[in-house]
Amino acid sequence: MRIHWHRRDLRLADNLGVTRTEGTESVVPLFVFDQEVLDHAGAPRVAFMLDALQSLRDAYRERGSDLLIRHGDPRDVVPAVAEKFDAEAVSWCRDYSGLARERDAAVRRELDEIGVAREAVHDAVHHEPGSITTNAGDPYSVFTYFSKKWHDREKREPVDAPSSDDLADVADDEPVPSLGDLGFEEPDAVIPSASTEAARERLESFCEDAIYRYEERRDYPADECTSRLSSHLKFGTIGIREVYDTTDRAHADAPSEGARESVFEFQDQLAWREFYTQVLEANPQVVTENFKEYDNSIAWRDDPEALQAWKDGETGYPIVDAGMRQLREEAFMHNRVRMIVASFLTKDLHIDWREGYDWFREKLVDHDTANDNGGWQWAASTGTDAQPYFRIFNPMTQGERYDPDAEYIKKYVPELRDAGPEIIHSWHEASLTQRRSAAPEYPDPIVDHSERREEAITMFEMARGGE
DNA sequence: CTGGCCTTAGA
DNA sequence: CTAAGGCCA
Repeated sequence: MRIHWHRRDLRLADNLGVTRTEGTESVVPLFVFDQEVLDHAGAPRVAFMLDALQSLRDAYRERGSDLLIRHGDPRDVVPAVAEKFDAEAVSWCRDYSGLARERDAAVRRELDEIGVAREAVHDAVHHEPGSITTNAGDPYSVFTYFSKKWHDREKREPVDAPSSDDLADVADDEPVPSLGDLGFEEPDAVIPSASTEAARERLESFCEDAIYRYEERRDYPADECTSRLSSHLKFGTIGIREVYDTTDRAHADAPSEGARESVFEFQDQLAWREFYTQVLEANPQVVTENFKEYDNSIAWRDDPEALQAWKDGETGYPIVDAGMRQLREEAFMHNRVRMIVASFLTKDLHIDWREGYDWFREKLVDHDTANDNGGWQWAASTGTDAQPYFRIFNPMTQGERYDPDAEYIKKYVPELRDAGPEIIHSWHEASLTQRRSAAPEYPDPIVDHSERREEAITMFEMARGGE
């Protein structure tokens, strides 16, 4: 009898923690609601997780078993469940973020004390942190070189879901709690389905078609040709081996060399995910500290009004506002737009990236410490492989380039629906009269980009030790 | 030790 | 044209 403690691996198929190739012990699956984790979570993300949990429980029940649901501190609950079932071992899939590592180490100590074997299984990434290093043996802090080695490495094949023979005949009457039970209000955003079936449908349909346009069109938010698998990868409702394997088959079936390259480009995004996982594992302090050290501290502004306008999507920069409103409405934002709004917060509003990271953590279903922190620090020029501080996104140019017909902007900013793309993409230099006649309800720009850009460069030159 | 390459661009 | 810095050969 082995307890498998589910955390961010809410699936049965392609789960290296649940399915073991050796041994015939039966598995008792467990999930623990940990208040410390819930304290750091937002309602959209918890709503998705609860749906994933219900699906996971259904899958176990279909196989004549059940998912045990408990509430409390895992360092008490996990050993208690192990003792109750007289388990020989407890397994879980490794989570590489700092908070999880501290928690898991504490659980490990408790289990050692009562003499229960435990195994932390490498499952969430293809290549575990520390396994891809520079030729000098150090963790990479530049993506390009990491990526080359990541692609060259052999990838493991997916494993099957366990059969009912592998699962313990248990039943549990503790229900999956509601959002309200956990102290959250119902989110305004519509939350997508979190089942493994839903993840597979997304993956399959993405790999039939959009993946072949991915390289060319992924930066155009109106196209919606990204995979939208991020939330499923965050909660492990689909396995990373299954994702890679399916893209590899799309690679084999690609109709042209360009289509093959496009599949490779998508796989490169999977490599980014593993790059940031190993950055966080090697540098757990980046959650709160700049990765890149400047001589002096960066003089971020304390500007609550500007921060609120950014959160509300009321900055008067159309592409920024569209992104921030998509975040509220869908608990999701297109990746290109994430970079634009992050650049705007840090380089135009001069607000600390941590404020933006906190807002994303609260609002995004797919929030992942490693990826979000990596992305924010990249945009803020404080991270690994960071955007140089003097290379600052121009929000108008970005909008014009990646949303030329303002299709994405109009979808999320109804005040601009009757305005033409020309005035939308030159909103910052249009006259007051032009703005009022084109879109009377849409705000004027809250800052002057070219002014703020110069000030941002000065702010970073000071931080670098300039006069 | 050092030159060259490469960055999810902008002015 | 600008221009920082990790990594490699």
